[in-house]
Amino acid sequence: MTDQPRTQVTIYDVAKAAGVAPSTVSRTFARPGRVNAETAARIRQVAEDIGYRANPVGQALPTSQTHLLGLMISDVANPFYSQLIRGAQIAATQAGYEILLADCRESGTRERAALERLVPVVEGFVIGSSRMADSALRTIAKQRPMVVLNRSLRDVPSVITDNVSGMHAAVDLLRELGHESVVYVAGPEASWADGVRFRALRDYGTASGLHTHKVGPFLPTFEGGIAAGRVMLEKPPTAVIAYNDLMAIGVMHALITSGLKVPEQVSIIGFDDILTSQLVLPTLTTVAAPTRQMGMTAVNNVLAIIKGARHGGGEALVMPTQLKVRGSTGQRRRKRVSPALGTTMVSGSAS
Amino acid sequence: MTDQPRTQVTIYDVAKAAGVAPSTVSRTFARPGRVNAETAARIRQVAEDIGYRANPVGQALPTSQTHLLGLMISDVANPFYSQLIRGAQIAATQAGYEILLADCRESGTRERAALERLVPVVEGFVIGSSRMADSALRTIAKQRPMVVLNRSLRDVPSVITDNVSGMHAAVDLLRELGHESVVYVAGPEASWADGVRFRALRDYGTASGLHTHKVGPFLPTFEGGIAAGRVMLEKPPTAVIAYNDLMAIGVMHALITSGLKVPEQVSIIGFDDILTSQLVLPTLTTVAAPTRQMGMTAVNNVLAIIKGARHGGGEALVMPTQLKVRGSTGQRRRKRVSPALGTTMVSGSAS
DNA sequence: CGTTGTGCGGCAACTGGTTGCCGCTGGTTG
DNA sequence: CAACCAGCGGCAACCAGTTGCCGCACAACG
Repeated sequence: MTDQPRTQVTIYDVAKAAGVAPSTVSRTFARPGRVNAETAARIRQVAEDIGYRANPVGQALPTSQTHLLGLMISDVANPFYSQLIRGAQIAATQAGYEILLADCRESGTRERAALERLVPVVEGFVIGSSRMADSALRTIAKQRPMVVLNRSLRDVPSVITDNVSGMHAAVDLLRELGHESVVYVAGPEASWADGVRFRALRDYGTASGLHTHKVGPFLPTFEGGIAAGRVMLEKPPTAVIAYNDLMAIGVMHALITSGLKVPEQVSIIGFDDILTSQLVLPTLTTVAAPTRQMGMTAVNNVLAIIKGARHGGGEALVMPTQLKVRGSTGQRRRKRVSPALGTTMVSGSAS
Repeated sequence: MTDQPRTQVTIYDVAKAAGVAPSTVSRTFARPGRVNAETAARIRQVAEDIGYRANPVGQALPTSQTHLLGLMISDVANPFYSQLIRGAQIAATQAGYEILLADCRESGTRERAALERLVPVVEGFVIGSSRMADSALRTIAKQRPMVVLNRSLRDVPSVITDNVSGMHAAVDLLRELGHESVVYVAGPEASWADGVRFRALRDYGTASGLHTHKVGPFLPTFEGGIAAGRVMLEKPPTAVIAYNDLMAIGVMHALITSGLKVPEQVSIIGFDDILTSQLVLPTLTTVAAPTRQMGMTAVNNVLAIIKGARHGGGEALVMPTQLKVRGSTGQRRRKRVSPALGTTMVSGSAS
């Protein structure tokens, strides 16, 4: 019911009302302890009474602390990023920062433009994924603190998942289930993670007696998976590991609609553990990454660097992965259908 | 290889280098035409040479144009918002604005806190979904231009989907397929859309000879759908319409794992057309909302209001819906399996 | 009693732009 | 030839804070 204070309440208004200088008001909020406790209390009271709220823009100009962080994502629609965004969001809010989301829609050009635009506004960057070349990315990193996810970039701190262990667990599972060969469905060649995953599979597979074969590259999407699945139909494999869940689901889709049974005839494993993996039938076995944790960790690290921490010379922070065994993997060549929820596709034999 | 300009290049540097006053430099960029074409060209050249980049914070202080827009979402992990975020992002970027993403994680308290924090920073808000009471939301709307999605709020412009037509199309489809009754799986009671959808179903269903029945409310999630599906198992319906896709998929999951066949025995329809709906098998028939379009429209409307457009007195902008017929709906009681991709579950008869 | 130290508030400059107003210049008009 | 006007550049105030430095007042110390 009070009439709207059409013009903003500033520290000058507070100063006048409290009978002190503006600088004292400023220090009351920005330099706790610098102002006499009694004076400070009085100023706070007056500030509250007349409805003072600090203007972040005014603060940002002299201090260049905008309390804004840029988060670069190559595709918001990709469910992989959901938890990452949320994690970043949570960590940022806790520290009094806000997230400026940029989606480059898989375009390096757009990404570069967005980063350039954001540089003067944000205090730091979290690069969820990047379509830019290392050198270009490093140029930005020179201008603002930056943490990169799932990519290894010299002199730039990064947070990555333990793809190797994850792949080992996947190989172990397939071996336990009696599989002797596996097809790897490759994602984008430019992807750093794709290379790591494939090499881990090939090396450990060979050592474990699992024959590996690679198809691709394909787009890291559902459609890419469908395409890969079609390619495989000529000579259906008994086990498939895909670059990510979306592709794994695409492969599964293609194989099932062609009459193959998952997991009875083909076992499928993905990477990431996106939400959708639990929604499809059969549910997808996958190497889960702690994406929310990663988002939080990345933000906390940028913030630490902003606050002046010497970052550990570009060493990557490795986050553990976890194999989630679900319905899309099964014993090779056996009639018995066993594992978890959702494997049963209820074929005619049931009735 | 140039040494890093440790300190920012300002209009004062440009002015000095070009031999003009800072105000002239400022006008060169901010008031095209106000400065003599030749002078302007020279200044631009000098600016480029010494690497001048306008500092948005400096611009924001006197003009209070931060070029930032707040986007409030109740859950980033919900795929429904993916396209909305992207649409908002695209429209914002085109207009030279950036999106500040806030995820309140389904909490009205967090939402309020986030909005309060953002008010002084952003020029306007797009409320993707809100857990706040109308009055609280209106308080914020008084302070900044705001557009609300999928909610009707007096005196606040909104963008909503044409739920009624969508529901009519769904009912028509079920009637064509020979269905005589349908169960509606309700979402949160607080949801404005839920009420609209159910009433549209009941009214038009009755008129079309489709018997309707309601279960719920349930959580608007996959888990909520599973719960609803379990409830239905006692007396399985022949057709189900769920509040949203996530729930529809949950219902489908529950029914299929209990041995029911979709769409042979039960037809299922969702709302929203999230990405996942195309990934599950059978693929989900759903009432699609143009979520990306809505995101763009909402942003463009806020921008229009910011630019001084009289907004049309709180009239809602209604976006068309479209029924996407996929694999989860089928003829009632017939053996033949017909429609789109993914309906074929390939029972034994095929071989 | 004089000196030194400390706590604390104020002055004024600074952050990087924007803009109202003034005045100079050169051309047009009566 | 005087008067007027349009074009255009500069001065200085302003946006909302922060902060280095100064000086005052009072206490402690030699």
